Order: sequence, then structure tokens, then C-alpha cells
Amino acid sequence: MAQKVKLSTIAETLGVSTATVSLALRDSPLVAVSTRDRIKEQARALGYIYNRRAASLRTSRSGIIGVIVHDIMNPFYGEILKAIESELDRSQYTFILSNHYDSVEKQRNFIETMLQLGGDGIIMSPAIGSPPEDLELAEENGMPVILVARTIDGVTLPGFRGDDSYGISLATNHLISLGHKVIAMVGGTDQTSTGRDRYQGYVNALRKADIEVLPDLRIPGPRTRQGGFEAAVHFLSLPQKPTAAVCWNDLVAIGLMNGIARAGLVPGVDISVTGYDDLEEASIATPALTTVWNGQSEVGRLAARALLDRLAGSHDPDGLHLIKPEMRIRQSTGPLKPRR
Amino acid sequence: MAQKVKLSTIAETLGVSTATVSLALRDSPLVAVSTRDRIKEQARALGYIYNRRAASLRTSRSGIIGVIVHDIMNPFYGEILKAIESELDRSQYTFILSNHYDSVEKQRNFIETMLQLGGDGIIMSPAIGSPPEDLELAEENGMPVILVARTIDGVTLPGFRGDDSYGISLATNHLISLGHKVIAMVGGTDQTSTGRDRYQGYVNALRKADIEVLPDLRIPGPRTRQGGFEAAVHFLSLPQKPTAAVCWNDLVAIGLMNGIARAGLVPGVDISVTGYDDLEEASIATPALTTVWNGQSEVGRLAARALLDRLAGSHDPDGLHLIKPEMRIRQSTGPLKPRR
DNA sequence: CTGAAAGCGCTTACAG
DNA sequence: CTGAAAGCGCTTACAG
Repeated sequence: MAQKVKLSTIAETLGVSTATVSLALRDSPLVAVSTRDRIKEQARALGYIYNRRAASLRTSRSGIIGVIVHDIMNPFYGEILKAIESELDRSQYTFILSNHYDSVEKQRNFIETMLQLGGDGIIMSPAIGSPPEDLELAEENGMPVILVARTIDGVTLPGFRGDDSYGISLATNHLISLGHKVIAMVGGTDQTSTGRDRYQGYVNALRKADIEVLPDLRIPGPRTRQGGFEAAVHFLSLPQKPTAAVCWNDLVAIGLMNGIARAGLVPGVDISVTGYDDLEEASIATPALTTVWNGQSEVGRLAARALLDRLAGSHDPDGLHLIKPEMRIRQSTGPLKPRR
Repeated sequence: MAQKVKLSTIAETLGVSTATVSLALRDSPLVAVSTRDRIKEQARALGYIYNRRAASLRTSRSGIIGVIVHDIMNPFYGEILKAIESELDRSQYTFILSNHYDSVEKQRNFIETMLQLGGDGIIMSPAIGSPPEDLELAEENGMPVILVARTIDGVTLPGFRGDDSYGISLATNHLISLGHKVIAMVGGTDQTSTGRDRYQGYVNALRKADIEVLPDLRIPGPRTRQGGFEAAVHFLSLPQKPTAAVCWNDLVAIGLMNGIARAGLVPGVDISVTGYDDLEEASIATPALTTVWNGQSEVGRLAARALLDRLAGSHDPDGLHLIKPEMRIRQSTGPLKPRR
């Protein structure tokens, strides 16, 4: 590579000052149009590459936004990311993506890296057990934080997620209305607000229908396709013989249905299964999955908007914004059959 | 936020020079241990945040590695990314992830952004139709590029991917050995090297077995679960009545199996289906998918290593490194049945 | 409309 | 083992 071309190279070859070049390249109205055109033309001809580090050091804005979630390979987060990406795409921000896999340490590392890079803001789905101090560290150093999908007790940052308790009650009520009485809940964990809310929504719906809540009918843990698949054995061997399962999410539901099918039963006929999220693949599962839309696209879009607004100076009210989930009835649920 | 703490703040409060602080924080042996400890302690106490932009401006190394692929939500790329991530995790690099969705423009933007940020290197799966100049732009500016999953004609950068032609012939031969003679190929595109290689591998395997190659048996296009699902209608209405399908990848195969099941046929019994990639979900599909392992984890690991080596100064030979695919026989393929 | 100069916060020879 | 000083490549008052 040849000699590095910088602002001053352009300035010298054109006999103007670096100040003029700097202004011209950023389309400042202070520079005469003819000068600007000459400068831009020269920049192109020389193959000039703008040095964002230098600019950022001077202005203390980096144009970088950090996004960290549990796992970008999980389509639930993937759909949120896609919405964030398309919202940020129109702006001039570059975004840095990362997984924390629920490691508080990885998350802290990420926040620190963003701080070191002078990141302008962070959108995050906090790791299980995130200490509020870690998030405050960002805010205290002038880097705003927006929460998605999960919230943390004792933290009042702006947050966007679905109304889990309400959403899971939609699924549970749907099964109850089909005549099911022995309904298991498969997957999830009490360690997240989401996990607690969904279990609570399930419990509430059963109680309201005067159905006894049996702790054994809860199979906690699974959160992936693989987890749901493996839980099928446990599910099918429950002595109470559940006729339906409210699953933690679509992935668990799809895995569970595969496991049920392997055992020779027909999901949607012998056993009713509901998912949660309404991922793109829910509708093409076999059978097509009855599930609850969890507003991923809205969560991502609103979070990105909120951050952009905040960076533009406006200060929206903090606190939680709940997206209202919606029921999507398909073929994985059906009326209660006579005892199996 | 209080007054910004910088190197000089630490230096002043301790009565030493910034040079000493800088060296101490980076564990230079030039600094006395006692001095170093005092400095580190003070940095912690003051809540010092290292300014990477300033350092990077000075050293012209940023510690940033860019990774761009077609779509991180596609599990095939997800698995590659995971391998890259775990390899890079041990190093001190931050990585910036992005999708190009096969838009050459998005890809060029990404390369330019990396250049502006002073990125140390890029790992990429190039967009369809990538002009060699775009990749050369990076190299010319001192930013090394490593290719994964796809390569580009006329570009001699180091590249890592599976041996597609060989791999697809494994799948095709497996079906032939089960007695199938009317074998369709579902998905993929001629616009990528991968697409051309896989089709060629399929054609070669058929020819070698003296089976006529019928162009109508190729259903190009699908690359996703949704695409495979939708292709089922076309597949099932082919006048030649294929008894087996060699699919572009696992996602297409899973989608196709779902579509076949919807039509009342049993994949693995009525119609044999092979996938490609051996994603994590291949083994839990129903039926478990017969497929070809495409070495995602190896591709990611080796690419990351190659870049790290290059950044450390060693200059590995350029050119293509092919990973040898392996057959994974499961339940989605079976012996030819009497005519359906 | 344009230029001269200071400064963002580091690191790196260089000197002692 | 430590310090004084220059410089990375920008942007921003300030002056004209």
C-alpha cells in the first residue's frame, strides 16, 4: 500500500487548509460549492479513507452502537436483531453484535469494550443475574442503555418486551377451551423475569379455570429445540398423563413435537402443543404450530427507535414498555380425545 | 458523569509521567513492580476507562476484526460464526458482525466502515457477484481478508470451505445405492461457486451410475426452510415422479420433508430426502435427516486461526483450503419402494 | 468563504 | 526504572 492519504494530503495537493477539506467532505454549507466539488473529486481520486478513530477522538462520538443478547443463533433473538438492524440501517451507525450466553462476565467485557471504543449506546438483553452496577457503569459513562426481551429488577432503564404473563395465559386458555385439563408446562427457568412471568401466567390461567396446579407438571429447563426434543421422554412418562403442553417457546414446542412423533404419537391429535414467539418457522412446522406472537419485530424496532431518539437528544420516559402478544391458532392443538 | 479520567489524571494524582502510567497499565517490564501496582490500583480507584480510539490512532492497530456473511440467522453461518467466536475469544480482538444479504453494496459499505475504523482484518463469505476490486480494496489498505464458505473466481485470498462437488456426490451415491433412479435436486443457485459445484457433483454421480440427467429434475432457488416447504408442491407434481431428493442444504430438506408430510406422504419411506451441512437440528428432525457434514466448525476455526496467524506476522500460503465432507446416514432415506 | 492553531488521549522513541 | 515531548489524523472555535 502506498503512502497513506489523509486530510492534509488532499489539502496540500489542492492548496487549501485541512479545515476546509474537513468541512467540504461533510457537506458543510460554509464551503463554496465549487471548492467542495474539487475537494470531493480529489478525495476520490486519491483513494482517501476517512479515519473515524481520529474524528471520534476529537468529537467523542463514535457512531458505534453495541447490541448484545443471549445468543444470536436463537431465531427469537435473530428476529429482534433483524428489526434493530433494519431500523438502524437508515442511520449512520455501525453496530457491533455479541453473545453473552448468560455469562455476566462476558457481558461486562462487552460493556467495557464498548466504553473503550467510545460506543454511543447499547441495546441489550441482559444476562441472567446481571448486577445493576454493570448496566449503571455504562450510563454513568454517558453510554445510554436500552433493554430488550428481558428486564432486571431494580433497574429503571427503558425496556421493551412482550407481556409474558398475559401471553402465556392466552395459550393456556386456548387449551382449556379445547377441553384439556392435564396441561404440562415445558421449559423455561425461574432465573429470568420472563421465566417467572410465564409460569405465573400459566398458573393463573389454570386457577381461574378451577384446574388444580400440579408442580410435577412443570418440566423446567428446556429452551431450545434440542431441549424440547429430549424433554419428550420425561413428558410422556408423567404419571398424570398430560394431554397438552404449554411450551416455553416455539423451539421447545417444535422439539417436543418431534420427540412425540418419534414415540409414535401424533402431535395436534394425540397431544396438543403450544409454542411461544411465533417464529417464522412456526407456521411451516409439521403440524403447523399453534403459538403466541411475542412481538419480536416490534421489540427490536421500538428499542432501536428509542436509542436513536435518545442519541438525538430527546429523553423519552424510562421504564418498561410491554408489547401485547397475540394468539395464533394452527394445527398443533386440537380437542381433548378420550383417554389415551 | 464526573470529570473524565484519563492517563494524565492518574499520572498527576500519583506524581508520575503519563509514559510510566501507559507502560504500567500494559504490564511492561520496564516499570518497577511497586510503581505498577500503585498505578493499577489508582486506575481502578478512579474508574479509569482505557480509550482505545486514542491508542489506536497512535498505534494504527484497532483490535477489531470484521466478520460478514450472507445472513447470521441462517444456522449454517451461525455455526461458522460460533467457531470463529470461540477461536477469537482467547485473543484480545473484538469482532464486528454483519449481514450482507448478498447485496454487494452492503458488503462494500461494511468493508469501508472497517477501513475507517482501522479494522485489523476481515473474515467474510462474499456476496454473490462480489467484484474482486472490493476485496482488493481491503488488502491494499493493509487489512487482510480471509474467505469462508464461498470463494470468488479470480481472487486468490486464503479461503476455507467444504468440498461441495465431492460432498454432494456422497449424498447422491447413497440414494443410488438404495435403488433410487429418479432423483431430483432441490434448491441452490448457479450464481455461487457452491451452487455450481453442488449441481456438478450431483450430475457427475448420476452419470457415473449411468442414470440420465433430466434438467427438469432440478428445482433451483430454495435455500431456506420456507423455500423447501414451498418447493414440495412443485416436487410432488413432477411428471417423472422422483422417489428421492438431494437437497441444497438441511434447511431446504427439512422444509421439503414438512411439505411432503403435509401432502400425506412419509419422508424417509415414500420419498427419500438428503440434506447438506449436518446442522445441529438435522439429527432431531422427524425423520432424523440423512445428510452430509460440511465442516462448519472447521471452516470457522481454521479461518480464525489463519487470520490470527497473519496478524501475528506469519504469512500462510494463500489459496483455497477444502474441508472433506462426511456422510451422515439417518432415517430420511430408505430403499426404493415399488412405484407410488 | 477560508486558514492557522489547538487539542482529543493515547504511545513511542529518546534521553537520562 | 522514569520523564519530557512529539505525533497519530481529525474537528472546532476563532480570526479574518
